[in-house]
Amino acid sequence: MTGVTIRDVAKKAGVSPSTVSRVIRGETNVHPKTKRRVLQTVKKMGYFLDGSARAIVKKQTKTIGVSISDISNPFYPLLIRGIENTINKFDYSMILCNTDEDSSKEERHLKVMLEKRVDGLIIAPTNPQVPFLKLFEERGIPIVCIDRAIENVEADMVGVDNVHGAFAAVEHLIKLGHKRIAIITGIRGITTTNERLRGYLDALKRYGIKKDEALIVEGYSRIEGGIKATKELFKLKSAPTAIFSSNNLMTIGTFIALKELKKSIPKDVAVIGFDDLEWAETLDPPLTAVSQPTYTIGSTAAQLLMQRLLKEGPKKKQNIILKTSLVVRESC
Amino acid sequence: MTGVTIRDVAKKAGVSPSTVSRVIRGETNVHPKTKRRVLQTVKKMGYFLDGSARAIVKKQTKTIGVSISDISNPFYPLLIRGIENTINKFDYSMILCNTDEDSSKEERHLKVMLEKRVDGLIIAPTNPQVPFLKLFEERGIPIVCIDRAIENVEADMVGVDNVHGAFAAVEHLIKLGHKRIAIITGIRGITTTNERLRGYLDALKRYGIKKDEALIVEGYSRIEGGIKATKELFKLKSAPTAIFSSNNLMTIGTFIALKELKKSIPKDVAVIGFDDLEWAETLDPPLTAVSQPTYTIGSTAAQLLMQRLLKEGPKKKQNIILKTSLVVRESC
DNA sequence: CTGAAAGCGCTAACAA
DNA sequence: TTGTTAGCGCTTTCAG
Repeated sequence: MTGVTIRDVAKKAGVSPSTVSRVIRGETNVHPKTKRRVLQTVKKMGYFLDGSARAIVKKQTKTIGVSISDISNPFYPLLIRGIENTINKFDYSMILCNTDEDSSKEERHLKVMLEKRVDGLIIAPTNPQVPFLKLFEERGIPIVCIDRAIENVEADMVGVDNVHGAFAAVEHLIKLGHKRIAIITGIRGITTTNERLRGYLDALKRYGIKKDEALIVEGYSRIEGGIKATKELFKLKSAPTAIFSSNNLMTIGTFIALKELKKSIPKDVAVIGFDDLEWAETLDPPLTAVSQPTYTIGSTAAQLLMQRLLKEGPKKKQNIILKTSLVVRESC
Repeated sequence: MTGVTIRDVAKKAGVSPSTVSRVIRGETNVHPKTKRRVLQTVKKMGYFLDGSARAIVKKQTKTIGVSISDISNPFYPLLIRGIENTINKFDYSMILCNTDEDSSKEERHLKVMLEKRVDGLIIAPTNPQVPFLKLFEERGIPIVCIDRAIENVEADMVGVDNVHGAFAAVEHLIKLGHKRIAIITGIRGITTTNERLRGYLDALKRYGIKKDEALIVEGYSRIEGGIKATKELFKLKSAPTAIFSSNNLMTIGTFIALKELKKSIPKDVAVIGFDDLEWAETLDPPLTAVSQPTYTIGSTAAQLLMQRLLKEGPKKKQNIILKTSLVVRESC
């Protein structure tokens, strides 16, 4: 607790606090000589700006909040890097929170962020209705949604075309000759879950395949869920010949379960995943998947947010939908 | 920008600012009736505490800094969760920064954290000498190192026994009959790299195997590096029969390279990795690896830090070394 | 149990 | 180019 203040520096350097402040903020109208002296004193005394004090008068913290479901879902790390690399250019940092898809946890985190006076928020909302976000809007704190959309609140949004991506995945399976295609869905109620399910359904309909409720199982967006769901599918009298796993973690679960069940991929059953994995080609067999530009989602969201903070953005809220791509490897 | 202050609430509720402050902080010596009235007004006016203002007088931000090399390294996500889950219990949040093993980037981040007045720091230092950390020490901001140690600064440390873990890995290989064992090392200069290399060397010596410099290659702790290093090894006149990959990302690289090279694991070459992967059993073949308790590293570090912040910790700096475990699957 | 007053460390007019 | 002054929104004595 050295606690050197701007006043201490001022006294030592024989100038006024405001002059020290000017030097620190890099204002130009300070005599070079004075400036040098102040800078020396700053260094000598080990002075460090107090961000809280500055924040209180500038009404700006140079901090944004980032709320996601779970950093240990492999979907997020690169997205976070996309955010970080972008905001760093603007001298911003981020407070990171995980919600675990629990909306009460989410609300607690958002409350803290509000109190810490984040300048902006990037959020993957737990559900389309997050009443608390109203408070951000009221205070003019810009919000950018990632991955999922939100209702009733003005917010930019960056995501991918889930319906189309899922459609492409299932279409791929169908063209390979599959008719009994199962889907393992994520947590109910989340936008992405719904959209991917829709894409699945659309593809079936488009190719005249009747939907079978028994082939639609919930995997809760987790490895365990993927394992359980896959095992369930193979308890059916008429098991599927192909599985569309609609997220990352569940795909890993599916692979694990299939190995346990001694089912060979793709001979016994084809598997296609939503979300590519960095190590997808080292899987057994290499995974065919719908790939999302995760880094770009993050960087785009951050850019949008920074534009808002600099009041440079377009007036209208943006809705940016990035493209997915089908990466064909050997699991189908 | 609603900007409702404690004074606004006070006026509306017909009390003094200090009373409002008392209610907000949950002080008990406030008349229940007054308390209720204030609480109502707070809610009605949409008042929200200003954390910066509080921080400035309490000299406490309830925020810690977390500096790691790269969140997209699969080693970190669970570790971060360990930290978060722990600090959340104490109403703390974290500012997360990635250094990419670049010490100048690290210093910039640390400077910002100092300015944002983090109460504590958890860091995986880029190298054993981070002069900037001296400034944290001077200000009495507790530091906990994870994964790697630091010199010249008082700091707690939580890590694993890298020497022993590496020794066990190589020993496993030797007992399987291997004599030409290669190691792919991480970035030079980092503690973990050195320690794992030492474990490798120790094991060779212990079992009377002469070390061959050609079998020690650098993989720079990245997937690309692992690929390159593996390919180099197979350009040798006398290629290794086993590879010890000393980190996560490089192991993935090794798998990729071996597949390209059409080498079969473990028939043509055995592979053992340092760092387990959540999806290790879905690899082709399932990976044998030295597993680290990543979540526990994070939670332990956070607990230690919280103890320091609550001034409850032991006086002496702690050095907690957790155990690794060998998970035998099918790649050896 | 409550209020008045001072002050945390900074910036932003306004004067000089 | 520099200094003086008045806050920013909160907490904390100290009285009452």
